[in-house]
Amino acid sequence: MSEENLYTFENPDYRHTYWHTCSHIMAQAVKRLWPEVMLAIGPAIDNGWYYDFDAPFSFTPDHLSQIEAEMKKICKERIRIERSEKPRAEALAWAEANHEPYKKELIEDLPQDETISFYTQGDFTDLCAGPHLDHTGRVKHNGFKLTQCCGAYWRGDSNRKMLQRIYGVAFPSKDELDAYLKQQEEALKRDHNKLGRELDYFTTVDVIGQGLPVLLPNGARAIQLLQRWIEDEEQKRGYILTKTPLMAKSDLYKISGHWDHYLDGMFILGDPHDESKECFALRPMTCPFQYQVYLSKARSYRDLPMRLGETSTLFRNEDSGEMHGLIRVRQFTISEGHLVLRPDQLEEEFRGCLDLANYCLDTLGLREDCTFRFSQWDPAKAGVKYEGTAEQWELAQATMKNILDHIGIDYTVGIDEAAFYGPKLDIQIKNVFGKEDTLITIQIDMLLAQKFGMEYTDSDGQKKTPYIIHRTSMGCYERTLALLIEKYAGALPLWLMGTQVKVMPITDRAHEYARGLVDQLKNAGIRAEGDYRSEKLGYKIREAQVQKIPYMLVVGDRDMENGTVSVRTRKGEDLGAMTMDAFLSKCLMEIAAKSKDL
RNA sequence: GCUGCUAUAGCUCAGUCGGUAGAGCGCAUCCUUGGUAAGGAUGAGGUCGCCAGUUCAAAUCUGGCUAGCAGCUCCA
Repeated sequence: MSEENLYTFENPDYRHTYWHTCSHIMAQAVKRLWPEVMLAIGPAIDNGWYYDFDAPFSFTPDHLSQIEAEMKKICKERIRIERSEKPRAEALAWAEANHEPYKKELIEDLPQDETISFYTQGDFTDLCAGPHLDHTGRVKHNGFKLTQCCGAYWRGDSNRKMLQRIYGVAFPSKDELDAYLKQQEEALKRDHNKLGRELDYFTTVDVIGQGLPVLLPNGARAIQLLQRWIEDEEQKRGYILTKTPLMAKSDLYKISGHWDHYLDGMFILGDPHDESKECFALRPMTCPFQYQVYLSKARSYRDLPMRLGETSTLFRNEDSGEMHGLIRVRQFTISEGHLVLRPDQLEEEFRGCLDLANYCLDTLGLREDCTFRFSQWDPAKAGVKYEGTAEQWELAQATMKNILDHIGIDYTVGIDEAAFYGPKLDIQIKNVFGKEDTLITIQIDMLLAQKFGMEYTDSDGQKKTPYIIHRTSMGCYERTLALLIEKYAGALPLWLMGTQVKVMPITDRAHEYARGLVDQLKNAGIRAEGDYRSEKLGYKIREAQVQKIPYMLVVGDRDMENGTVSVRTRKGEDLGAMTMDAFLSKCLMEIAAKSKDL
């Protein structure tokens, strides 16, 4: 960072400080307008800031406008911002005197020897570690916007009070703010939940229920193609195909531990508390089902690694507020797999899983949008959220860390993000709202094999317990489709499109010729349709364009005479007239290559 | 599950003070046969998400439910 960039948004620290000061200005504005509102916390975040308030009324867009207006005043007042420190007792007295119970709790939770700092700007003082800008005039009065308000639990704990959070964003100039807002607006146009419905990928129906999307022809086709592709790829990579039941008696889940950990999240058929009757549950995961394939015979060290793959539909009774388009649903299908291994095979097989995941991401064009998260347990929740001993966890995590370091990938560590049976490497991706989800996961499990009595006879004749890798290759089909729709703004790569080619006769005279072309395309395995309506060419083109149809074949008198098709792409390129053979081979080549160009 | 917002034609939306509904697009029919992003005319289509309540009268007000959206919490 050069000297002259120190106090610009180029510098992440400065940006952060700027936004943090914005949060104080916002809090000051709120306190001026409604002194009875109590303050919780107000940090800077990746793209702006928020502040949590406890107000006796609900904030509306009108309130936000009022707050913005007051903030502008505060900026123009150019109030000095000053840091001070108070001893613990005095700090608590301050919180008490100012009726700020949330601040009081924060102070109480600070270590006894911690310095307690405050920042004051005119009539407003806040408990805060800082740092801040030197005066409120540093914040451009027309460079910020309060973007939304919503509920948020105090301290992120769903058992505690829900406060009101106001989000804001700010830039050093109005132009930069406008550019940012414009960019946000553009991103939202890619929202798969809107676009996916408009472009007939999926829909939802009241009477079917929440989190149960109906895949329409375009969505169903894309998922079918992804599935065929992955199943074939896994076969090449030595996976054994399995097909296991979608439900089981409670007994199975009791062995695995899922019954104890996730009963509320399962769809139960029967009374789970009546021991005298059989009780079934739809499967929320594949693990214990696929293990039965391994258990169907005695296994030798020679059988390992055993790579089990299955296109697996799962059912999870998510809380009602959790569903989101195709990204978070109650029934979904994943490219599931379990690898049963000897310990000495762990690293190589883990690498193989990662290689397959990367291959999927590269092919789909999503790799550049993904980040890696090494999801670890939280020792404080041992025995509650996590099974196994500290030693087992340390070993599993050290092993995974070793492998990751050998591979040399960049990752962040997520504490308390592990599965109950082991650590994960999660491949994360953000949707258009900036919300991050797991697309692909690779997990090391040193616990479940033992629970299910899985073993193999080693070369020394001893019975041993294998390790297991749980993994997905391209993840959940619905979720991947959602991210593809967002990535490509609905214009999926040619090979995944429900309709790849639209043939458009210009006049009735060309209908027969067009039908012949459609047949020819279909016979070659291309998904083609003809548009025989008596509409003008421009109209047909517009409609195909809106539907993101990759290729439009325009045929009229000229083409009939010359035996050609006039090719237009959805990018708006006019490729001119060519023979059907030329178009066919071009198209087939692009499909076979899974080209992302169109 | 929590907070807030929302639900009117296939889609996007309008509907004032409570007096039983409108537009554009789409769809159908007809005219038009037009060479790369919307040709014209006519017509059909709605128990105003569902169930209660208030009222002489409810799309409109109240409550409950269902579904959708954003965020929080959760995510094997």
